[in-house]
Amino acid sequence: MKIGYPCINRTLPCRGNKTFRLASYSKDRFIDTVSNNLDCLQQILSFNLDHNILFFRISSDIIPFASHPVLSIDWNLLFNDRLQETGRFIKENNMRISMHPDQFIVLNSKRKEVVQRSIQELMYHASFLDSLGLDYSSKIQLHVGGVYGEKEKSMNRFVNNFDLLPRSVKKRLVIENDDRSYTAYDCLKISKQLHIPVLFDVLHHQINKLDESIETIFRLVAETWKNRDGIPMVDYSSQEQNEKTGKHATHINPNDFTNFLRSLNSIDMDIMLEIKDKEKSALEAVSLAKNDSRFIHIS
DNA sequence: TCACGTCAAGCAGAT
DNA sequence: ATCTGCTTGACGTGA
Repeated sequence: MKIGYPCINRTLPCRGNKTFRLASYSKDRFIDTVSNNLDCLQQILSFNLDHNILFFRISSDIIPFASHPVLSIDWNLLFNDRLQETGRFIKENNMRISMHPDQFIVLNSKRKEVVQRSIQELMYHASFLDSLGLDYSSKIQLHVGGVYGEKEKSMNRFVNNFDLLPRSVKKRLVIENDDRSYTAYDCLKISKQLHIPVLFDVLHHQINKLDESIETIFRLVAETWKNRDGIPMVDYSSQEQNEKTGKHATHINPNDFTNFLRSLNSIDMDIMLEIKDKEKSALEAVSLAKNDSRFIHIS
Protein backbone atom coordinates (compact mmCIF):
# COMPACT_ATOMS: atom_id res chain seq x y z
CA MET A 1 0.00 0.00 0.00
CA LYS A 2 1.29 3.37 -1.05
CA ILE A 3 -0.40 6.70 -0.55
CA GLY A 4 -0.37 9.56 -3.02
CA TYR A 5 -1.95 12.77 -4.27
CA PRO A 6 -2.41 14.31 -7.71
CA CYS A 7 -0.43 16.82 -9.72
CA ILE A 8 0.26 19.69 -7.35
CA ASN A 9 2.15 20.16 -4.10
CA ARG A 10 0.94 23.30 -2.36
CA THR A 11 3.66 23.29 0.28
CA LEU A 12 6.44 23.71 -2.26
CA PRO A 13 6.72 27.03 -4.09
CA CYS A 14 7.08 25.43 -7.52
CA ARG A 15 4.41 24.13 -9.92
CA GLY A 16 4.94 21.16 -12.18
CA ASN A 17 1.88 21.83 -14.32
CA LYS A 18 2.68 25.24 -15.74
CA THR A 19 1.43 25.95 -19.21
CA PHE A 20 0.74 28.90 -21.51
CA ARG A 21 -1.79 30.03 -24.06
CA LEU A 22 -1.58 28.47 -27.48
CA ALA A 23 -1.26 31.99 -28.88
CA SER A 24 1.92 32.50 -26.85
CA TYR A 25 3.58 29.37 -28.12
CA SER A 26 7.22 29.65 -29.09
CA LYS A 27 10.07 27.18 -28.93
CA ASP A 28 11.69 29.14 -26.12
CA ARG A 29 8.50 29.38 -24.18
CA PHE A 30 7.93 25.67 -24.54
CA ILE A 31 11.45 24.75 -23.48
CA ASP A 32 11.35 27.08 -20.48
CA THR A 33 8.02 25.70 -19.34
CA VAL A 34 8.95 22.04 -19.69
CA SER A 35 12.23 22.76 -17.98
CA ASN A 36 10.40 24.34 -15.06
CA ASN A 37 7.90 21.48 -14.89
CA LEU A 38 10.55 18.77 -14.87
CA ASP A 39 12.54 20.60 -12.17
CA CYS A 40 9.44 20.90 -10.08
CA LEU A 41 8.49 17.26 -10.61
CA GLN A 42 11.87 16.29 -9.20
CA GLN A 43 11.35 18.57 -6.20
CA ILE A 44 7.90 17.14 -5.55
CA LEU A 45 9.18 13.57 -5.74
CA SER A 46 11.97 14.40 -3.29
CA PHE A 47 9.47 15.98 -0.93
CA ASN A 48 7.27 12.92 -1.26
CA LEU A 49 10.13 10.55 -0.54
CA ASP A 50 10.99 12.48 2.61
CA HIS A 51 7.41 12.03 3.77
CA ASN A 52 6.76 8.42 2.81
CA ILE A 53 4.45 9.42 -0.02
CA LEU A 54 5.38 6.92 -2.69
CA PHE A 55 2.50 7.37 -5.12
CA PHE A 56 2.05 10.40 -7.35
CA ARG A 57 -0.07 11.45 -10.30
CA ILE A 58 1.86 13.50 -12.83
CA SER A 59 -0.08 16.35 -14.42
CA SER A 60 -0.97 16.05 -18.10
CA ASP A 61 0.38 19.59 -18.43
CA ILE A 62 3.93 18.45 -17.66
CA ILE A 63 4.57 18.75 -21.41
CA PRO A 64 2.18 21.48 -22.62
CA PHE A 65 0.55 20.97 -26.03
CA ALA A 66 2.37 17.66 -26.31
CA SER A 67 -0.18 16.24 -28.75
CA HIS A 68 -0.97 19.51 -30.52
CA PRO A 69 0.17 20.06 -34.14
CA VAL A 70 1.77 23.38 -33.17
CA LEU A 71 4.54 21.52 -31.39
CA SER A 72 7.69 21.14 -33.47
CA ILE A 73 10.11 20.10 -30.76
CA ASP A 74 11.12 16.55 -29.89
CA TRP A 75 10.84 17.00 -26.11
CA ASN A 76 11.63 13.35 -25.61
CA LEU A 77 15.03 13.81 -27.20
CA LEU A 78 15.74 17.29 -25.86
CA PHE A 79 15.03 16.40 -22.24
CA ASN A 80 16.14 12.80 -22.45
CA ASP A 81 18.81 13.05 -19.74
CA ARG A 82 16.54 14.67 -17.18
CA LEU A 83 13.69 12.32 -17.93
CA GLN A 84 16.00 9.36 -17.46
CA GLU A 85 17.31 10.83 -14.24
CA THR A 86 13.85 11.39 -12.78
CA GLY A 87 12.82 7.93 -13.93
CA ARG A 88 15.81 6.45 -12.12
CA PHE A 89 14.84 8.32 -8.96
CA ILE A 90 11.31 6.92 -9.17
CA LYS A 91 12.51 3.36 -9.72
CA GLU A 92 15.28 3.44 -7.14
CA ASN A 93 12.82 4.58 -4.50
CA ASN A 94 10.11 2.13 -5.46
CA MET A 95 7.61 4.87 -6.28
CA ARG A 96 4.35 4.43 -8.21
CA ILE A 97 3.22 6.85 -10.92
CA SER A 98 -0.09 7.44 -12.66
CA MET A 99 -1.48 9.94 -15.13
CA HIS A 100 -5.07 11.02 -15.80
CA PRO A 101 -5.80 12.59 -19.20
CA ASP A 102 -8.49 15.21 -18.89
CA GLN A 103 -12.11 15.37 -19.92
CA PHE A 104 -11.48 16.07 -23.58
CA ILE A 105 -10.10 12.62 -24.15
CA VAL A 106 -13.08 10.55 -25.26
CA LEU A 107 -12.04 7.30 -26.86
CA ASN A 108 -15.64 6.27 -27.52
CA SER A 109 -16.75 9.55 -29.09
CA LYS A 110 -19.08 9.41 -32.07
CA ARG A 111 -16.91 11.98 -33.77
CA LYS A 112 -13.88 10.65 -35.64
CA GLU A 113 -11.80 13.78 -35.01
CA VAL A 114 -12.36 13.47 -31.28
CA VAL A 115 -11.28 9.84 -31.31
CA GLN A 116 -8.20 10.69 -33.35
CA ARG A 117 -7.20 13.52 -31.01
CA SER A 118 -7.84 11.30 -28.02
CA ILE A 119 -5.54 8.62 -29.41
CA GLN A 120 -2.82 11.22 -29.97
CA GLU A 121 -3.18 12.47 -26.42
CA LEU A 122 -3.10 8.94 -25.00
CA MET A 123 0.04 8.26 -27.02
CA TYR A 124 1.64 11.32 -25.47
CA HIS A 125 0.84 10.09 -21.97
CA ALA A 126 2.30 6.66 -22.72
CA SER A 127 5.41 8.12 -24.29
CA PHE A 128 5.97 10.34 -21.28
CA LEU A 129 5.89 7.33 -18.97
CA ASP A 130 8.08 5.46 -21.46
CA SER A 131 10.57 8.32 -21.45
CA LEU A 132 10.95 7.89 -17.69
CA GLY A 133 11.75 4.24 -18.32
CA LEU A 134 8.84 3.08 -16.16
CA ASP A 135 7.26 -0.35 -16.59
CA TYR A 136 3.59 -1.07 -17.27
CA SER A 137 2.61 -0.74 -13.64
CA SER A 138 2.60 3.02 -14.29
CA LYS A 139 -0.95 3.60 -15.45
CA ILE A 140 -3.00 6.00 -17.52
CA GLN A 141 -6.48 6.23 -16.07
CA LEU A 142 -9.40 7.12 -18.30
CA HIS A 143 -13.16 7.31 -18.03
CA VAL A 144 -15.18 5.32 -20.55
CA GLY A 145 -16.54 8.53 -22.09
CA GLY A 146 -19.90 9.61 -23.46
CA VAL A 147 -23.18 7.69 -23.41
CA TYR A 148 -25.04 9.46 -26.25
CA GLY A 149 -28.33 8.01 -25.08
CA GLU A 150 -27.28 4.45 -25.92
CA LYS A 151 -24.96 2.97 -23.38
CA GLU A 152 -24.48 -0.51 -24.84
CA LYS A 153 -23.49 0.85 -28.21
CA SER A 154 -21.21 3.42 -26.62
CA MET A 155 -19.48 0.76 -24.55
CA ASN A 156 -18.99 -1.31 -27.70
CA ARG A 157 -17.48 1.69 -29.40
CA PHE A 158 -14.98 1.96 -26.56
CA VAL A 159 -14.06 -1.69 -26.99
CA ASN A 160 -13.67 -1.34 -30.75
CA ASN A 161 -11.68 1.88 -30.60
CA PHE A 162 -9.34 0.38 -28.02
CA ASP A 163 -8.04 -1.72 -30.88
CA LEU A 164 -6.83 1.43 -32.64
CA LEU A 165 -4.40 2.17 -29.82
CA PRO A 166 -0.71 1.30 -30.06
CA ARG A 167 0.56 -1.43 -27.80
CA SER A 168 2.32 0.97 -25.42
CA VAL A 169 -1.00 2.64 -24.61
CA LYS A 170 -2.95 -0.61 -24.34
CA LYS A 171 -0.49 -1.87 -21.73
CA ARG A 172 -0.96 1.19 -19.56
CA LEU A 173 -4.62 2.04 -19.95
CA VAL A 174 -6.99 1.45 -17.05
CA ILE A 175 -10.66 2.46 -16.90
CA GLU A 176 -12.22 4.33 -14.05
CA ASN A 177 -15.86 4.55 -12.96
CA ASP A 178 -17.23 8.09 -13.15
CA ASP A 179 -19.85 9.90 -11.12
CA ARG A 180 -22.76 9.85 -13.58
CA SER A 181 -22.32 7.73 -16.72
CA TYR A 182 -20.36 4.53 -16.23
CA THR A 183 -20.47 2.59 -12.98
CA ALA A 184 -17.79 0.26 -11.68
CA TYR A 185 -19.90 -2.61 -13.10
CA ASP A 186 -19.88 -1.08 -16.55
CA CYS A 187 -16.10 -0.83 -16.28
CA LEU A 188 -15.88 -4.45 -15.16
CA LYS A 189 -17.87 -5.50 -18.24
CA ILE A 190 -15.45 -3.69 -20.51
CA SER A 191 -12.53 -5.07 -18.55
CA LYS A 192 -13.77 -8.61 -19.25
CA GLN A 193 -13.56 -7.98 -22.98
CA LEU A 194 -10.34 -6.01 -23.12
CA HIS A 195 -8.46 -7.55 -20.20
CA ILE A 196 -7.48 -4.18 -18.82
CA PRO A 197 -7.68 -3.24 -15.14
CA VAL A 198 -10.44 -1.23 -13.51
CA LEU A 199 -9.41 1.69 -11.34
CA PHE A 200 -12.02 2.10 -8.65
CA ASP A 201 -13.05 5.59 -7.57
CA VAL A 202 -14.67 5.46 -4.16
CA LEU A 203 -16.55 8.76 -4.25
CA HIS A 204 -17.79 8.27 -7.79
CA HIS A 205 -19.04 4.87 -6.73
CA GLN A 206 -20.97 6.29 -3.80
CA ILE A 207 -22.72 8.62 -6.21
CA ASN A 208 -23.17 6.30 -9.18
CA LYS A 209 -23.70 2.63 -8.40
CA LEU A 210 -25.92 -0.38 -8.29
CA ASP A 211 -26.58 -2.05 -4.96
CA GLU A 212 -23.68 -4.20 -3.97
CA SER A 213 -21.40 -4.21 -0.98
CA ILE A 214 -18.18 -2.27 -1.26
CA GLU A 215 -16.29 -5.39 -0.23
CA THR A 216 -17.60 -7.30 -3.25
CA ILE A 217 -16.63 -4.49 -5.57
CA PHE A 218 -13.11 -4.32 -4.13
CA ARG A 219 -12.66 -8.00 -4.77
CA LEU A 220 -13.96 -7.90 -8.35
CA VAL A 221 -11.93 -4.83 -9.19
CA ALA A 222 -8.75 -6.18 -7.60
CA GLU A 223 -9.01 -9.30 -9.76
CA THR A 224 -8.67 -7.22 -12.92
CA TRP A 225 -5.10 -6.21 -11.98
CA LYS A 226 -2.56 -8.78 -13.15
CA ASN A 227 1.02 -9.06 -11.94
CA ARG A 228 2.46 -6.82 -14.63
CA ASP A 229 -0.12 -4.13 -13.75
CA GLY A 230 1.12 -3.83 -10.18
CA ILE A 231 -1.21 -3.80 -7.21
CA PRO A 232 -4.59 -2.11 -7.79
CA MET A 233 -4.83 1.67 -7.72
CA VAL A 234 -7.84 3.30 -6.12
CA ASP A 235 -9.02 6.92 -6.09
CA TYR A 236 -10.14 7.90 -2.64
CA SER A 237 -12.04 10.99 -1.59
CA SER A 238 -14.85 11.79 0.76
CA GLN A 239 -17.81 14.04 0.25
CA GLU A 240 -17.42 17.65 1.43
CA GLN A 241 -20.05 18.22 4.10
CA ASN A 242 -22.90 20.62 3.28
CA GLU A 243 -21.80 20.86 -0.32
CA LYS A 244 -23.05 19.61 -3.63
CA THR A 245 -22.93 15.84 -4.07
CA GLY A 246 -19.63 14.83 -5.58
CA LYS A 247 -17.69 17.77 -4.26
CA HIS A 248 -14.33 16.60 -2.97
CA ALA A 249 -13.53 17.22 0.67
CA THR A 250 -11.09 20.01 1.39
CA HIS A 251 -9.33 17.92 4.00
CA ILE A 252 -9.20 14.24 4.78
CA ASN A 253 -11.72 12.90 7.25
CA PRO A 254 -9.67 10.60 9.52
CA ASN A 255 -12.60 8.41 10.58
CA ASP A 256 -13.82 7.95 7.04
CA PHE A 257 -10.33 7.10 5.85
CA THR A 258 -9.72 4.63 8.66
CA ASN A 259 -13.04 2.94 7.86
CA PHE A 260 -12.04 2.80 4.24
CA LEU A 261 -8.76 1.06 5.09
CA ARG A 262 -10.70 -1.41 7.17
CA SER A 263 -13.21 -2.07 4.38
CA LEU A 264 -10.39 -3.18 2.09
CA ASN A 265 -10.06 -6.25 4.33
CA SER A 266 -6.97 -8.11 3.20
CA ILE A 267 -6.79 -6.46 -0.22
CA ASP A 268 -3.76 -4.30 -0.89
CA MET A 269 -4.15 -1.12 -2.96
CA ASP A 270 -2.23 2.03 -3.80
CA ILE A 271 -4.41 4.92 -2.71
CA MET A 272 -4.65 8.20 -4.60
CA LEU A 273 -6.20 10.91 -2.43
CA GLU A 274 -8.32 13.26 -4.46
CA ILE A 275 -8.60 15.86 -1.78
CA LYS A 276 -8.27 19.59 -2.20
CA ASP A 277 -5.38 20.16 0.15
CA LYS A 278 -3.31 17.48 -1.58
CA GLU A 279 -0.08 16.66 0.23
CA LYS A 280 -1.41 17.89 3.58
CA SER A 281 -4.08 15.20 3.59
CA ALA A 282 -1.57 12.71 2.22
CA LEU A 283 0.68 13.34 5.21
CA GLU A 284 -2.21 12.67 7.55
CA ALA A 285 -3.21 9.56 5.60
CA VAL A 286 0.36 8.30 5.85
CA SER A 287 0.28 8.67 9.61
CA LEU A 288 -3.11 6.93 9.77
CA ALA A 289 -1.87 4.07 7.60
CA LYS A 290 1.45 3.70 9.38
CA ASN A 291 0.29 0.86 11.56
CA ASP A 292 -1.25 -1.02 8.68
CA SER A 293 0.90 -4.02 7.84
CA ARG A 294 0.40 -3.40 4.11
CA PHE A 295 1.75 0.13 4.23
CA ILE A 296 5.12 0.60 2.51
CA HIS A 297 7.43 3.24 3.85
CA ILE A 298 11.05 4.27 3.97
CA SER A 299 12.44 3.77 7.45
C1' DT B 1 0.30 45.04 -8.94
C1' DC B 2 -4.20 43.63 -9.52
C1' DA B 3 -8.81 42.63 -11.71
C1' DC B 4 -10.93 39.82 -14.56
C1' DG B 5 -11.96 37.75 -19.23
C1' DT B 6 -10.51 33.88 -21.21
C1' DC B 7 -8.26 29.46 -22.20
C1' DA B 8 -7.09 23.28 -27.49
C1' DA B 9 -10.02 19.94 -26.68
C1' DG B 10 -16.17 16.83 -24.67
C1' DC B 11 -19.93 15.57 -22.49
C1' DA B 12 -23.88 15.36 -19.18
C1' DG B 13 -26.98 17.40 -16.23
C1' DA B 14 -28.78 21.48 -14.03
C1' DT B 15 -30.71 25.94 -14.62
C1' DA C 1 -29.83 28.15 -24.70
C1' DT C 2 -26.45 28.64 -21.38
C1' DC C 3 -23.81 27.34 -17.51
C1' DT C 4 -21.13 24.21 -14.48
C1' DG C 5 -18.12 20.56 -13.25
C1' DC C 6 -14.66 17.44 -14.19
C1' DT C 7 -8.38 15.92 -11.24
C1' DT C 8 -5.96 20.99 -10.85
C1' DG C 9 -7.43 27.50 -11.85
C1' DA C 10 -3.89 29.86 -14.13
C1' DC C 11 -2.52 32.93 -18.14
C1' DG C 12 -2.00 37.34 -19.70
C1' DT C 13 -3.95 41.79 -21.13
C1' DG C 14 -5.05 46.23 -19.70
C1' DA C 15 -5.23 49.71 -16.41
